[in-house]
Amino acid sequence: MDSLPRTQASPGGHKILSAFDCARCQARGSCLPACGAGATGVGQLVGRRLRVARDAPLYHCGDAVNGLFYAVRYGSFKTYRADAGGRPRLAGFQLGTDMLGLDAIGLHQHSCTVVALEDSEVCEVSSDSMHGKHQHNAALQRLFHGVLSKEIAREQYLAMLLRNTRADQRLAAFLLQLSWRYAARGYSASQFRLAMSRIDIADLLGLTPESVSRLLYRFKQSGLIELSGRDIRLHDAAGLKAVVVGEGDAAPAPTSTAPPPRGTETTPDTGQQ
Amino acid sequence: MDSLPRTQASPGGHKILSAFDCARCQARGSCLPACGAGATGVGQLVGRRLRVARDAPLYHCGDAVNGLFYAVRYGSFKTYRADAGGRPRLAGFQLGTDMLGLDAIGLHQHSCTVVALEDSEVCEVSSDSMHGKHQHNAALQRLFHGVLSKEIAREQYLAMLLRNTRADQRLAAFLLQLSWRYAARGYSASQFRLAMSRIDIADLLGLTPESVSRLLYRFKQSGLIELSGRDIRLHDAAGLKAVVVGEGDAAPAPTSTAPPPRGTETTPDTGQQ
DNA sequence: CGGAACGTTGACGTACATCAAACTAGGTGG
DNA sequence: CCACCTAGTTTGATGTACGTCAACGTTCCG
Repeated sequence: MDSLPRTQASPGGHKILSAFDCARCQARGSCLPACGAGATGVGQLVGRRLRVARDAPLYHCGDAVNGLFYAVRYGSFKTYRADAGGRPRLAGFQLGTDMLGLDAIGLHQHSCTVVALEDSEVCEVSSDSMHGKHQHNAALQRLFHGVLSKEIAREQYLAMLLRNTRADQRLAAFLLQLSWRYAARGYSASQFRLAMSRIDIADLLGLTPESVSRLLYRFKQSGLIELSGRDIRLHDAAGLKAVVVGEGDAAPAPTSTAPPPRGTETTPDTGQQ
Repeated sequence: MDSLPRTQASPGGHKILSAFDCARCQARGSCLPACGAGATGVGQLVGRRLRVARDAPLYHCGDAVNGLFYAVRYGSFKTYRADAGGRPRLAGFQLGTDMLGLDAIGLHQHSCTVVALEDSEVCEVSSDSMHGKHQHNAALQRLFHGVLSKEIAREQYLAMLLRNTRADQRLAAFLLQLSWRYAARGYSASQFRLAMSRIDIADLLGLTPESVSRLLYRFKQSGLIELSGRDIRLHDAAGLKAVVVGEGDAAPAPTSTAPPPRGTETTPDTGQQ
């Protein structure tokens, strides 16, 4: 890849914490061992915890995989991936309980670079053990397959979002999805602080920071959101959803008589952007 | 979803063929049981084969899943999925040995609609049996996890492709990928017949049929391809790759002195569009 | 043979990128 | 604590890739 922010200490330069039992983790309800850590024995899956400093990479594109993937314990990450021209582009954000490295399970080296957006911690999980010593745990297998499958659906959703949609639709969808994801983790759905820069958002959505800035301003003018810096408050989730669907405030003009709104429901919380 | 081509006989209206042993399938080398059907016991996985007529759906968005997914035995399919506005959009093409329904393994109902592009046949695989009676087959588990993981990587690649790229980059990447996929299946990499319409291509790439038509014409003028109707021949794969990377014939003008081409390699055959 | 999809070609408009410049905030060193 | 500096953010002016609309040609199938 071209010029990734290979800033801090290379892979392995994280603070390594002792082994850990998922049964005692506060995120156990919404993480991999969702169906009950004790019963499934997921607790034994987690090898180590790694602490990753802000802007430091968890792993790099090209690094060896070693049969591991990761669950975000707290903090947040961004994932870079080479685009058609070989230049690195943002491929997604990962919040607490999201998984990292699922796309590399069959491979020998990572195909993307993961960088912490803030001081964060991840749990190391052995994918080898999933078809190794844990292969007889049917509940765990089912759970794991579900996690992989959901990841596929997530990526499909993102690919969907990035196609024919206008810029305002993308941004509105992004904000709503963030809101859902925070809500699913027990935080406020209507008020949060963006962990990522406008540049990162623009990169993810296939836009320029200038466009993002202008669109946020327009949303603010329309009364859909309120924001100062990276603190954001969603005032009118329904209005944002209308933007996503394609109605909404297409023109900066006020509420014109819109054609009959379409009935179909918007996409479900298919997570991780 | 809105108005999918619910044309022919509803789900279940396919011709059902008898059970089948993968060991005797000619595609066994490149399908799920790639590591040797006998050894892994994949042969027992496949329940039935279904024959699906051209334009007929294999399953619909909303249909019950029943713990099954599918491997394309011959023919080809297209996958529709609801976009942000609830309207159906093309999400991908599947050729022989590709998998269908992997994204629904954890779910109770399908989130996309699959339609045959031509008379085709699929093999039914039980995902339940993967964490059921086959859970002790470590080689098979590993293989299955690899398939799921690769699917994630594929979707990530597609999402990547559809973002900041220009229309010509997308189309060139699409053609090259088709070429790779045909080659991987033992067909000619440089000459094939498109199973899908321009409309379908446009829909997949987030373009209009008009744009696709104009771009194909431009590629033809540049000597990159040769085409009549749906028959296409790739003359200059390197030239197409240059287009993908961002150099190539940006202007319809002939070979102008281009700035030094970038060194990085293009994306690997990460398959299924 | 007729009709309906599909495909091509042209003229035109617009959403968003690009370029450029000013403003703001966070971090660092004096 | 303030000066400074860089990275991030905002705002404006301008250009262009690609969508839209419209008309015509072509293929395919009943």
